[in-house]
Amino acid sequence: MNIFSVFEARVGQALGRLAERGAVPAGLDAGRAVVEPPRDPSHGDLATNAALVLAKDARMNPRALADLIAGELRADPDVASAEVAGPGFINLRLSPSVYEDVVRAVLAEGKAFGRGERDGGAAQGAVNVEYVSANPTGPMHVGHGRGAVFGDALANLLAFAGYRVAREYYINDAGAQVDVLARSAYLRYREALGETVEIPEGLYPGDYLKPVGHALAQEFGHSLVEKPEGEWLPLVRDAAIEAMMAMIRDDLAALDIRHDVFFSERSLSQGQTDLIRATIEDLRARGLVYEGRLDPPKGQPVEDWEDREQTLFRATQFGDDVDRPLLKSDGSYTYFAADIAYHRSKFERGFATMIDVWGADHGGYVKRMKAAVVAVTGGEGDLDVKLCQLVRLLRAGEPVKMSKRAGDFVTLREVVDEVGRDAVRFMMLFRKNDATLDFDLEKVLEQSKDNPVFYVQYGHARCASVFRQAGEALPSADLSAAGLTKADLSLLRDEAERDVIRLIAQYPRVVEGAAQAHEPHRIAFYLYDLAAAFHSLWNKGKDLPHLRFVNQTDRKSTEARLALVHAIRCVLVSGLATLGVTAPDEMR
RNA sequence: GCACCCGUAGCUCAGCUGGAUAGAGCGUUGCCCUCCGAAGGCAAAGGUCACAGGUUCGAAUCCUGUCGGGUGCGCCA
Repeated sequence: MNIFSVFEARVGQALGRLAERGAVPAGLDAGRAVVEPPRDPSHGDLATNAALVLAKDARMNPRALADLIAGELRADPDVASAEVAGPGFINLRLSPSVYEDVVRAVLAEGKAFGRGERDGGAAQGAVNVEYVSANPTGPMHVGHGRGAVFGDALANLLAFAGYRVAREYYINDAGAQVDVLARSAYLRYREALGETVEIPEGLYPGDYLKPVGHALAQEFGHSLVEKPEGEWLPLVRDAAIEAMMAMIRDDLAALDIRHDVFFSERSLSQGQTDLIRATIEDLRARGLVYEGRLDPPKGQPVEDWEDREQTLFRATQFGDDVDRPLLKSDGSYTYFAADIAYHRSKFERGFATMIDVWGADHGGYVKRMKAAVVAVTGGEGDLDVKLCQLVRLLRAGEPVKMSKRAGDFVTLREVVDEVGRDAVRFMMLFRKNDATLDFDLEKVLEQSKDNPVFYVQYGHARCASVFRQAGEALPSADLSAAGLTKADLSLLRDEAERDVIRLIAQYPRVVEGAAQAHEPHRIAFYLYDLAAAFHSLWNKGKDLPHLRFVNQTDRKSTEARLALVHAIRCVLVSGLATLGVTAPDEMR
């Protein structure tokens, strides 16, 4: 139940009736009007800008139109009052039964309250969310973690909002970097055989390759030592990539992140059909690929710039700044060429809507990728790229010092092990993706109001605590959702109680908006607000005994309040589940 | 030089895709509680939404320019 959608529909009906009577022109597009909570709660429960938005089309004064619509709405039994304010807003006050209906709807729907329903789904097409896609050359670091949590929560959110979602990881297992990985692993292999090795500049020095070296020694003995690089490299590379991906999967599992598809870059140009070549030829046939020259970049001079003719994609035709090369000077494909084929594959697998989650350092890549998606899907596909900004690790306000030694950085795993999954996930989402994030290892463990993770989880624990006490105080009562449905909810009359119900009623709309905007952080902020309202209500009961949730002398209002607490709990559980954060019953 | 992101209270940040008197936490100040229903509660002060133009009934939000911060800039991924 979404009261905003409900009343948007009623505004539309009101306009329809007015049009029938000839009071307003027929055919006004009521879909443009929005029903939302008023900025100032004293204005009422709901506000609509219908008259402001439609005045021009109706060729009417906004206030006059608002008066007409308000008149219609007053006839609605759910509307206690409808008043025109300001330039032409209509403020609605709802009759108390609507609040009761909201609470009852949550009791009936439980965790499903707020779930989106999209017209059967089939025609909708599915959404592909590609996230993490960290190179398989080492463990994940904290920056990767932000993209990973963001993508995972976004996928959860879209699924909850009613989209069909696929979670995908693009493995960059082609190109020079995995050869570098292979050479690094090969040295560790020789080290495992007893040699003393020095990892030269340019290779990966991290200790995490030592186990790979040992495994290779186990498997191959000394047999690779005598062979030329051309023979051992593919073997070592495949083993190393597999080991790195196992490690990355493990890091992700520690955050409860799982993907549906791991898509290998190498697979694009392997096997019978070379999808990259096919994509390039397809584009060439449509005049979007040509042989030409590029100007050197204007900024820092490129030392070894070689002016040569190369194979270029006409990205400028789709809004990019320059055309982009598809082949390197050695004739192999560029990363971009592979990425075009990859996104084409997504489209052909049925995903018209694609979301890529990248690190902010890839910002310069967005335009060309969007251009490519338009080109390769004939304008049918839509790509949204979400860039996650940097994470600054702090400890008690001081930046965590990163060692200068190459290969030694703070891994995601270290952070998760230190502060736990919930803190990492919540804090990564308690900020817009395009704002840099300060992550304080001490603050996220604080058990106080200043720590949003604690504050929200504590909200849930407090709900559970109320029910524990109620169970003791009223052993014979039926405190299940079904039992509480029978409570007399008209007893929830206090403004503080209404405030909470109003917030609960907003949840479905928040989910809808957050999903549409691809902004999971809105859920985190919403939960913070809801927890704050609940804590505030709890505190009121401290001073005013008649507002206490459990009151042995007043069983009826106790039941009504427990119904409310149950509803709060359902929404907290639902929102936290979307973020991938647990909802504990107690904070110990 | 160019592109993209950011600029909102002393600090850290929200602001629901253009709505009404711009919000929250921290910090500051002043009261209250020192209780047990679980880690305090209430209130106040604090703003030229970087700046200058423009679009319209209406702009923190959209457009242009300027300033300041960040990221990146053939054949790396």
